Amino acid sequence: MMSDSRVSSVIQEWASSYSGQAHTLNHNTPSSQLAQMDMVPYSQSQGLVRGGSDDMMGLSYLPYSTSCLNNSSAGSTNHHQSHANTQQDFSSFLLPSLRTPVNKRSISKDSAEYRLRRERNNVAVRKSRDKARRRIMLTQQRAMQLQEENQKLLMRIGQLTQELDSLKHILSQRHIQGSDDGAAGTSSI
Amino acid sequence: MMSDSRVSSVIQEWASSYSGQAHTLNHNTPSSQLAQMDMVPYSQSQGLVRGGSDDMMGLSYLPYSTSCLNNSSAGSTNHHQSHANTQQDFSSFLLPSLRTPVNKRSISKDSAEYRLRRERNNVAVRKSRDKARRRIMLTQQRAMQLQEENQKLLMRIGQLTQELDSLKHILSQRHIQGSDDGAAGTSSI
DNA sequence: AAGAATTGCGCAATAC
DNA sequence: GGTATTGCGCAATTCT
Repeated sequence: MMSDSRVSSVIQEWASSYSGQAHTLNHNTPSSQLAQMDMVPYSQSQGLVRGGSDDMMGLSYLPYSTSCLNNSSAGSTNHHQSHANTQQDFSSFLLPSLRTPVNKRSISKDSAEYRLRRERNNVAVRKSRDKARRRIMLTQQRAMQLQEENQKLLMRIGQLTQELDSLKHILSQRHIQGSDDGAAGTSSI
Repeated sequence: MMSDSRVSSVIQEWASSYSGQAHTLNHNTPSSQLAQMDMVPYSQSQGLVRGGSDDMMGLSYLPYSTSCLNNSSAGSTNHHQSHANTQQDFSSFLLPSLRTPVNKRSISKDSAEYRLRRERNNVAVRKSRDKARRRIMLTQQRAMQLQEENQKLLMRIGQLTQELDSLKHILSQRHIQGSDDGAAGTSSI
């Protein structure tokens, strides 16, 4: 039904998408069974380093105001400073450490250097997300092809088993013919 | 090495993550081989409806100002209206149709109804992304388990083939013993 | 130390 | 009307 060359080609492309830059395996990989060629890029490193407060179950999309200090404190919320948000800015007195917005040389919005960095990061973000999209699609295709291959292998196993049974049966017959010299070997008694 | 119950359980979970809401198959699915249980949720519907100008190759992360009317026209760029971006706002005279920002009852930022809608959408976004994360991880696990299963099946095929060869050899020996009555049956000429 | 990559989040457009 | 999906920009963090 399908040429094997295309299958192996896509699988190779999938593999290369994971070991491509050789910097995906030493990320975190805290999972025990995802250590060989998968990288778990999503919610694992985040869950341990960053937010990670209520992301362990299906509770991460709660209104987010119920979890803990959410808006504009530790997270990267309200970066539209002139948006007249209904929530105030607690970043000036919550968590005295890890503070950056007020100091840090007053990052000087609308400076050329800031815009340059922003634009560079935007390009990097697009690139990274494109890569992630490609990787996801390759993984999906790989899973489908592996399933097809599994089906074929199972059918092959069925064939071989049947053939083996036939030969075993024939051999047992011959064994009866060959060893029993005309006597009543198996049926009587 | 691994109990089969866990494998099938994760595979079932994976399958349910795709057919969960039964609204994933009629998205677009323009690919021919991804029609059975995959959904291709990423870059396909977007590529046809939205930007989709240079996303067909590895060119989608170019500075994005080189493609075509990009900033603040058709895409959803600069929504920080008071950010002093270096790019101007062409949305008032480009593409006269599909226009919304200037009219549409002047959406009235900082209104309670706007904030309500925004917060609801934020919840939906978090939920959707969480779902996507789960689906991606399940697909990865599924691929790995399918590969393990493939290895086992291949080994089983090797066993069966070897066994079959043995039996065939034995049978050929017996055939020579049984049918050839001392004559030169097969080897000469 | 500095740039690139990754990632959570919010916004807006759009799909459903 | 509402939720769901998704590209994009921002900021924080991590990686190189």
